[in-house]
Amino acid sequence: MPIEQLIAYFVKYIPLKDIEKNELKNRVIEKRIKRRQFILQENDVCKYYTFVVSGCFKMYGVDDKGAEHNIQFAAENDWIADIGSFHSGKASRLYIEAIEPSVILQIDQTNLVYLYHNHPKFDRIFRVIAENKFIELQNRVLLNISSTADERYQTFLNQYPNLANRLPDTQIASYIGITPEFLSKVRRIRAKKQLPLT
Amino acid sequence: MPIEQLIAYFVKYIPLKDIEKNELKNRVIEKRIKRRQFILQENDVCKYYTFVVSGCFKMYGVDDKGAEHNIQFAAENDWIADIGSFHSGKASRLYIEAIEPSVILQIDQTNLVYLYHNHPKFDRIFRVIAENKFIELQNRVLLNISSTADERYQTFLNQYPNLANRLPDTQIASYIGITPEFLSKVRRIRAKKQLPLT
DNA sequence: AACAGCCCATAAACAAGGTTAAGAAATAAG
DNA sequence: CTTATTTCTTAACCTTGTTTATGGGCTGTT
Repeated sequence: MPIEQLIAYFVKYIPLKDIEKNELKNRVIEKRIKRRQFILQENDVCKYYTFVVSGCFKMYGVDDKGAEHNIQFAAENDWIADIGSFHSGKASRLYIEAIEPSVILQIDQTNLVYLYHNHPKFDRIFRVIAENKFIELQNRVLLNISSTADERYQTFLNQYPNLANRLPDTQIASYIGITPEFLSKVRRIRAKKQLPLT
Repeated sequence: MPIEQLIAYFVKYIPLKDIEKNELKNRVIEKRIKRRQFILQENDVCKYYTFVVSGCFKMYGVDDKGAEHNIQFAAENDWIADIGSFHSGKASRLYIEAIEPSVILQIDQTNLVYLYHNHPKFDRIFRVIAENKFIELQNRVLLNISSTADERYQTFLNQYPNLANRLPDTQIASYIGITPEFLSKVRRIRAKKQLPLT
């Protein structure tokens, strides 16, 4: 059951009482999403916090030339949302698209605020989640400003081996901020160095 | 009074009761920091959340070649900490150094946890702070992976005009992930384009 | 079986950004 | 006020990454 998975996820942070579990159950909706289906498109408001039960999503922005730039992936037991749009109610500049057929749980503003006000434990849980995500992003920024494409690629492979297997290299290239062509070059150069031709 | 400034800051998020204000007062310590003084050094544990009352700090990592890479600046009414180290109790890989003579307020683990447990409102406030910082970082990541040094520099000037005036360009270069020499070139090229020689 | 649509690889020309070194201009410190 | 120390700039040369174009392989449809 998807909802059990979400509860198990929360309980890793803090134990929940039955009433809190029930409140959660009643305020979350389940959806099945096909590959390539969008759960957020540019100029729409991001109305949900989305918890990925199974499958995989990417969130990205599109530049003036039409190129996509992956800000985040989210697979099982991860959250995805344009939090800025979600809280401000303003139009998003981002897309969230399924890379695989997926099952998700979503909660909207009203219901999340209800949980915050009636069960402060959720303030705590989402504070910890936000802090952890912040730390992750901060490490990524440091990596972006201090290292080469090759280092960023290797770090991605080590840090998210699970994602690296499922994603085409072109998606990873977008995530680490280079073109797919250059990633191909990076891989070739590294292969040559370590296996200098038999 | 520094503490009044911190309270005013919190109240912008959510009103505080007198008891919450007093609890805060009793659990925060005030310090004066000289220019170039460190409040965190590599291999130390980050013991405090630091609120900047006046002055300015930078947080940065140092690479194998000894080059500094600025992850964050923090001026008046901003927070700075290596949250990862703060929560895990593990050694930090980062430095936090005063760029200007500063006045700060600090709260340690024990006291912050006390506030969280006895006054859940602080969970909420710090959740919102963490979410806002997350949004900011996410925009920065998108900028880093999708735009040129020139665009990143212009964005910095527009987004933080206050900081841009106080900081030497060399610090800004480090923040946007380029060398000071290249920033100088970027500025020159832009100047020529807009004033193509009198 | 055949077709379209990615995905991956390659290469050459080009642009963006880094390195080194050296001097000028601006700030901080004595 | 004067000396140190940063900071900013320039320029030549090198490395990293992009663009454009081409071709081959894999997957999913009909």
